[in-house]
Amino acid sequence: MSASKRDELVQGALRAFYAGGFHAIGMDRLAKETGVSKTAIYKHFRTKEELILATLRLRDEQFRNWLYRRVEALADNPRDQLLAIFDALEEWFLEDGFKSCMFVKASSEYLDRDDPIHVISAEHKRMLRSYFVELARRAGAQEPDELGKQILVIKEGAIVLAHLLDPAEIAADARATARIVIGSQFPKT
Amino acid sequence: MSASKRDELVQGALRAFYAGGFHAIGMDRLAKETGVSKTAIYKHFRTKEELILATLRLRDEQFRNWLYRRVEALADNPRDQLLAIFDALEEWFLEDGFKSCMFVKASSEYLDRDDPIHVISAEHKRMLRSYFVELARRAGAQEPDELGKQILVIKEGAIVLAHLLDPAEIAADARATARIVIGSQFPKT
DNA sequence: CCAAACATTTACTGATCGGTTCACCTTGTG
DNA sequence: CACAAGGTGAACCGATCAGTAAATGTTTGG
Repeated sequence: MSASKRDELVQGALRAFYAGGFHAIGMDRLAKETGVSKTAIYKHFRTKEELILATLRLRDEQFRNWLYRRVEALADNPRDQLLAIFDALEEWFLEDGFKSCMFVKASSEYLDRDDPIHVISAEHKRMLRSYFVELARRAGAQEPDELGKQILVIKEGAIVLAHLLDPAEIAADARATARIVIGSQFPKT
Repeated sequence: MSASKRDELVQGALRAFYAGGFHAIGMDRLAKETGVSKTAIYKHFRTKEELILATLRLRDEQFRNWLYRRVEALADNPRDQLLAIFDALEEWFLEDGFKSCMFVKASSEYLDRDDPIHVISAEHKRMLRSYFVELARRAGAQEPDELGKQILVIKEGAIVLAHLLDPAEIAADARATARIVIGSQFPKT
């Protein structure tokens, strides 16, 4: 299988798993939907779990890249960028086919804390947290560590709720929450 | 099947689904773990989905009852109770066998917005939101609707993250976030 | 032009899926 | 005692699960 064919497979698997769930999508259906034969799939991935891990790695890269770029495009200074996170999220929530966070779903199906799928999901969240903390630091927040962690909590709540309730309303709620905690880090002296 | 036997079944199914996931737990295993024969299960529930819905209804009642009582025990006025939500959550996070929110997991496996399982999960979140809004109103918040919705966002983020990262740390982050948004509703005149 | 190398389809494995059927066993009640 | 009611375990259904093997192209190199 060529490298590009492998990419197609992982990308197709990502789409299928995201839309349908990990247990719910079998390998036969995956082969049919991606156009890659089951034999070929097992040439590159020894187990379904390995394929899932590859899709999660791709998703991590995709999502963080998208978020970083989108935030940079929406605001030009760190403090506004902290708030712009939630404008970017709203765009995502309103996209066709939005179905919550891939990593929340993964850790919902693979519940054990030392399951590799769970571990990689936790790592994704830690990387986002580092990014938020760094933004808070560059913005000159009084306690960048605290602010970054608070932004992460708000962001995760927003994603989960956007999947269950009204996405636009939840995005507004999250943005309002973020605005308050960001404001609290910059006392009007 | 006696009514108590039925309760045992639903309670046992709740435990099994919570610990293992909905797709991952089959009906044979469920029969073995609950001590109720498959035949008897299908006497009371026509499909697995109906059993899942029954467990979710039980979980909704259990969880909200627990939260309401715990919050009342931890604080004696509405404003402190809003913050006490997060003390109660921390207790839950630190329990053995904590594995995130049953409804988040349910909606992670049954992704369609009009799937009955998804619908009942959304309803659970709406009821919690009503409770938070009512607490905010009784506390005399300037905008109880906004505050209640913000508390919900923080609470959902906390639960999801507590399952992935350090539960005690996440509880502290959520509590700090809540303290700020609550404080913003009571200007020091 | 032929053969080695690779990819694809098809068929298969044993296990498990949700759900049904059946023969049996234990109750409490008349 | 007889007889339902309510339960059991086990066998069974067709479908699907993750994963494998073999046969059949299709490409490539000498």
